[in-house]
Amino acid sequence: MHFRKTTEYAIRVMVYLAENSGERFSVSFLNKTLNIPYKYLGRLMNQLSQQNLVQVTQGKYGGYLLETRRLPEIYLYQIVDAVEGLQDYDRCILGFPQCSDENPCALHHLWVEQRDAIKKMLYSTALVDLVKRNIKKM
Amino acid sequence: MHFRKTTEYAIRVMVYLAENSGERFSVSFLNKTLNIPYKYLGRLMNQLSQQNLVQVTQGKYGGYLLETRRLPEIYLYQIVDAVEGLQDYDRCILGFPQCSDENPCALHHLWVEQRDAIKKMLYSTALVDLVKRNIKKM
DNA sequence: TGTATATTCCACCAAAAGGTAGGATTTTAA
DNA sequence: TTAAAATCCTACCTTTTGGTGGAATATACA
Repeated sequence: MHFRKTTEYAIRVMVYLAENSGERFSVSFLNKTLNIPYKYLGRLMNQLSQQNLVQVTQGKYGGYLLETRRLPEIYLYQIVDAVEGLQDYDRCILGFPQCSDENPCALHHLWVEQRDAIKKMLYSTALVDLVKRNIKKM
Repeated sequence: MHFRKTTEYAIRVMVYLAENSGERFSVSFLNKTLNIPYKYLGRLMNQLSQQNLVQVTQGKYGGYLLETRRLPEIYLYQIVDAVEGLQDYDRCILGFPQCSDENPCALHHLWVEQRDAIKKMLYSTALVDLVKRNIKKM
């Protein structure tokens, strides 16, 4: 049971940008700070900006930026969706296509409970919630 | 967020054997019944028998068998452990090695809650629980 | 207008996971 | 003792995911 490495990277970057919202960062800075392979990260950031999750500017002194006003709009599920998709959250744990509440597999009820809890977390947590919590702590 | 396909196969087979405990099945029968690639399944069954999760007999009329008396002893976590390991259930969602209750990442509390719920399910559900539930339904 | 520092694009490479092939070995029973 | 039916073993192939290399393009500003 795990997220893809790429998803992990994406969340890592987004949380960092959220914690430092309004500031612009180059890929090479993020690569050093967050320990994500340079070239791979470049591609990932491009993906995120195309999904409109971050704002990019090209050229010298360019880089990626997350505007503070967007923090309440961006939910975790959007980040997951942008990189690995959300299919898994509606799938039978045993892979039976006909599995459903009416026609459940042996694990259905147990599994749906877990799956839906995660789903709920992803759909109800925005970046602003993560950052707030952090500030409270300081 | 997903289990590996192989883990899915493993649980599928084990649940089937649990529902038909005491009966012996050849790989080619299981392959047809459960829709898992023949050769791949053969290797997987071998793995499961070496982990002592099923009992095997070789030669003609041989095959794999799950003894009924073992149903209360075999927990889901053992199946997961046999194929993909249990590392993921102690890992930081952002991949920070220093992340812990004392030194939490921005997502730590939210994530640990989910992770531990799944863990608890895997560690508290034995095959007998799944089969019982099924019988009740009939 | 040229140079430095960015992103972007395209093609390729590497590792891991999933899957296949073929033959050796084991066992049963006629 | 031999044929059939099963697992076991080893090596290889394919697909997906993660990662690199290099050149093209964009931008700021001296």
